[in-house]
Amino acid sequence: MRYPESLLDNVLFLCGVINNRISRKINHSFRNAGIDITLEQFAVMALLWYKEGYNQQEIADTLKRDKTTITRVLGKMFDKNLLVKVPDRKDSRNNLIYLTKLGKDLQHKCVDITGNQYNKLVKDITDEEITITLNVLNKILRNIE
Amino acid sequence: MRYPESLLDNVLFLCGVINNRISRKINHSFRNAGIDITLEQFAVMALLWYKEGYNQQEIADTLKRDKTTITRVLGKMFDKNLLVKVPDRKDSRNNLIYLTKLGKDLQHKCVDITGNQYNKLVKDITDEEITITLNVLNKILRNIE
DNA sequence: TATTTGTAGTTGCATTTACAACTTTTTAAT
DNA sequence: ATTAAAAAGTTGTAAATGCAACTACAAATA
Repeated sequence: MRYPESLLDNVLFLCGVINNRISRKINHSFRNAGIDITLEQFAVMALLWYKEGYNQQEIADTLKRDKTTITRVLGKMFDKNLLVKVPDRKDSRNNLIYLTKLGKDLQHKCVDITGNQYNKLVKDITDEEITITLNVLNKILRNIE
Repeated sequence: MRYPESLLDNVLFLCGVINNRISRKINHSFRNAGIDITLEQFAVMALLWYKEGYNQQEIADTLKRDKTTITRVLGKMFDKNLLVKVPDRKDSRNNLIYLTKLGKDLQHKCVDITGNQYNKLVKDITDEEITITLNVLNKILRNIE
C-alpha cells in the first residue's frame, strides 16, 4: 500500500498535468509558427506520416481515442483541407483517410516543431531513465486495460 | 537527437493516453459505486482533504489548471451541494472553498476507490522504478515551464 | 490622494473527449 | 436464404479544458 501523499508524487496526476501542459505548449508553438493546427490534429498527421489510407476506427485504435472523438477531429481537418476521405470500394462502411498536398506540407513543418520541443523536454534525462519510464508507463497502461 | 519512432515509445503520448484511460476507468468506478462525481471533481475534494479554505486561484495553481476551468468544475460541485463558497472578509476578491457534510462523506468513499485503483495500476512495478519515473516526469514538467 | 497596475473571479467561445443511441453495411449463424 | 450479430461511422449531449475579454477589488506608485 503506497498511495502517494503529494500530487507531485502521483504518477497519474503527473501524466495528466504533463499532457495538459504539453498540449498548450505545442499548440502555442504551432500558432507562433502561423500553423492553424492543434496537437490532437497533429497526432493524426503523424500517423499518416508512416502509412496513409487508415480508416477512422484504425486511427482511433492507434491513438487510443473513441471513434466519435476521431470523427470530430477529422471533421475539422477536412474543413481545413488537410485530409480527404475516400470511400473504401471493398467495404463501404470504411472511410479511408489521406493527406492532401496542403496536409503533407504542414506535416513536415509540424514534425520539425514537435521534434524540437521533444528534445527540449527530455534534456538532462538519461537514456536509461527514459527507458525505465517508458517501461513503467507501458506497464501502467496494460494494468488499466 | 532521439525522437521516438513508435507512439508507445513516446513519453508524452503515453502520458496523454494514461490520463484519458485513468479518467475513464475511475469515472466508471465512481458511477458503479453510485457516486455522481468525476475524477476532476475528486481532485478538488482530494485537495480539500488536507486543508480547507483555499481560494479558487490556489486550487487552480495546485491542480495546474486554468482558473476558468476551476470556476466551472466548482460550479458543478456547488450545484451538487458538495462545496460551499464563502467570501473572504479580508480580501473580498477571494472565494474561500469548503466541503459540505455531503462533500466530506463522499470524499471518504472516493478516496477508498481511488486508492484501490492506484494499487492495481502500480502492481508489478518496483518502488525503485516508481521513484525513477516520478523523477523523470517531474523533470519533464519543469522543462515545460 | 489619485492613478496605475495587479489579482480573483466570471462569461463567451472553441476544442477535445466520451457515452448512448442511432444508421448502414458486412459477416456469421441458424 | 433469412436472421442475428458485429463493425464503421455519425449525431446528441455533456464534461473538462484554455484563451480572450471582461468586472470588481486591492496594492503600488506617482
